Amino acid sequence: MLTQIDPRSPTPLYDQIAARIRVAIAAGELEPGQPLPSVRRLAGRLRINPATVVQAYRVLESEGFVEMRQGAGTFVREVESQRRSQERNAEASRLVRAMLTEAARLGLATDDLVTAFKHEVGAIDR
Amino acid sequence: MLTQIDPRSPTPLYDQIAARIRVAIAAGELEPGQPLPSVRRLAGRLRINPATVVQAYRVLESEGFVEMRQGAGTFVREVESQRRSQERNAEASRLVRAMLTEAARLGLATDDLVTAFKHEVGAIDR
Amino acid sequence: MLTQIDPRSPTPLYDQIAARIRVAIAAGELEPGQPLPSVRRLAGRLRINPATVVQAYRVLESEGFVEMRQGAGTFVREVESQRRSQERNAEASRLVRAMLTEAARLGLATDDLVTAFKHEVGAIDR
Amino acid sequence: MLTQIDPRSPTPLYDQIAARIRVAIAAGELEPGQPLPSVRRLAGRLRINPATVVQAYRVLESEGFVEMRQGAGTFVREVESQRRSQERNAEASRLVRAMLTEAARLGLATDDLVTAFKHEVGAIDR
DNA sequence: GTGGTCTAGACCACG
DNA sequence: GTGGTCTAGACCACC
Repeated sequence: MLTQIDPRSPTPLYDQIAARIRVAIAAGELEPGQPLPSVRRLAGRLRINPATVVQAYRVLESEGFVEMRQGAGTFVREVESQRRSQERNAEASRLVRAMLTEAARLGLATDDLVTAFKHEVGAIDR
Repeated sequence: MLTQIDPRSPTPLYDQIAARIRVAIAAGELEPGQPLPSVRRLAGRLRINPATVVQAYRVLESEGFVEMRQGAGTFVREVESQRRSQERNAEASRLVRAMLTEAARLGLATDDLVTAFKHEVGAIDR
Repeated sequence: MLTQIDPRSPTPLYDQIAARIRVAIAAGELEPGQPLPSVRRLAGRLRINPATVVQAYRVLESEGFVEMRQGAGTFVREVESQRRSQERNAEASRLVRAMLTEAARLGLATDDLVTAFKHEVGAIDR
Repeated sequence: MLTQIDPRSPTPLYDQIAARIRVAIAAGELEPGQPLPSVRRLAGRLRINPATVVQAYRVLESEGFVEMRQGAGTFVREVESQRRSQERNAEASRLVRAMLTEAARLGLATDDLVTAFKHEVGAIDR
């Protein structure tokens, strides 16, 4: 956990870190009150600049996922109750539609996406 | 064809252009030997700077998709059919992965996406 | 090192820069992980436009020799030792072929070159 | 003969053609009075623009190697007696020295050049 | 007409 | 500070 980042990816390092932690919290992998690795420790493990980790943690803090306490560390906050499922579906649909539009612009067939989707979801999730 | 780019997208213009052409070649829409629009012409059509088109074409050339000839123009190169389908899959996967990342950022579960995907694709395609 | 370019040469500036660095990497002069001079710094030193250095670095990146990281710098990538020697040979062959072409243009026989080569190399090296 | 040109080479097409013919004449492959292929014929064979062949022939004409006669064709001219061997050697040495300088600038060892030279001359000439 | 190169200078995101 | 992108405009060589 928290050991895979790709410096060559177009997604910023701090974004990759934040995304990973966000998901971990959402999935209950990290529970409220639990401490995140210290900035220096995580930076050392990932062999990146500590400032980058700080940036990631700050993003998570501004989103309400974690709380940074001076001298103590960074801790997972109590997350608001899940968005209502209707809302979640709407959000998911928005994302899918955006992808379909982009694919159409590129001239990709829907079948190509279906294949890729199955492949990626299979590889990432179950 | 080749007329839709989005200047507000985080994807660089030259990348959008290159991606579109890559797919067109992979799909056989553009056949070997066929000329691409001239740098100035495409730049004019897209209302962007010629240098940006050059950058897109150069990327495609370094990837072996096209060949730029002094004073003659830019032409589609022979690409193995195997690589063509690979390229389509790669492009589709890129899109899906981008969506999954964004979803993770929003804290959406993969299941939400699967549901939305089925729903949207069902509405569009089958 | 990295300070000699000839603006009057028919070889583009970015190509001269890229070639020099390619050889340096192939020769092990520049080791994996080592940072290249920053774009602005090298541009300043060579008294050329930063964009030209960027172009050189981009070529090297697309060839897999270096890695450019946002906000961090440009770094030498791990290159298989086999490829390193290949690269040296390729670069040397390029030079020799250029000379042979020029010689043919002048109507010189290969024997004239062989003689001259032995003479000059003898004087310089062994 | 006269069937090998490389559109991707940095050397212009007309230069490749002219160089090839120059050598052929110098080597006595093409003798004085002998006709060159017609512009259209050669252009067809090489699958290039006739204007490019014309340009090549014109270069050769301005150098005194051939003579273009309206409606008749292009013919090999009587070539001046060979430059004195001393002069030839000087010219060859100049080329070799230029190459060595360039190689030094790139950081290539003389041995690399020796190897490449043997390889290229072997492949091209004997 | 075509692409190839280079400059000058702007603005942005990242570490 | 770093690289990334884009513009505007110049000049050149080639077809």
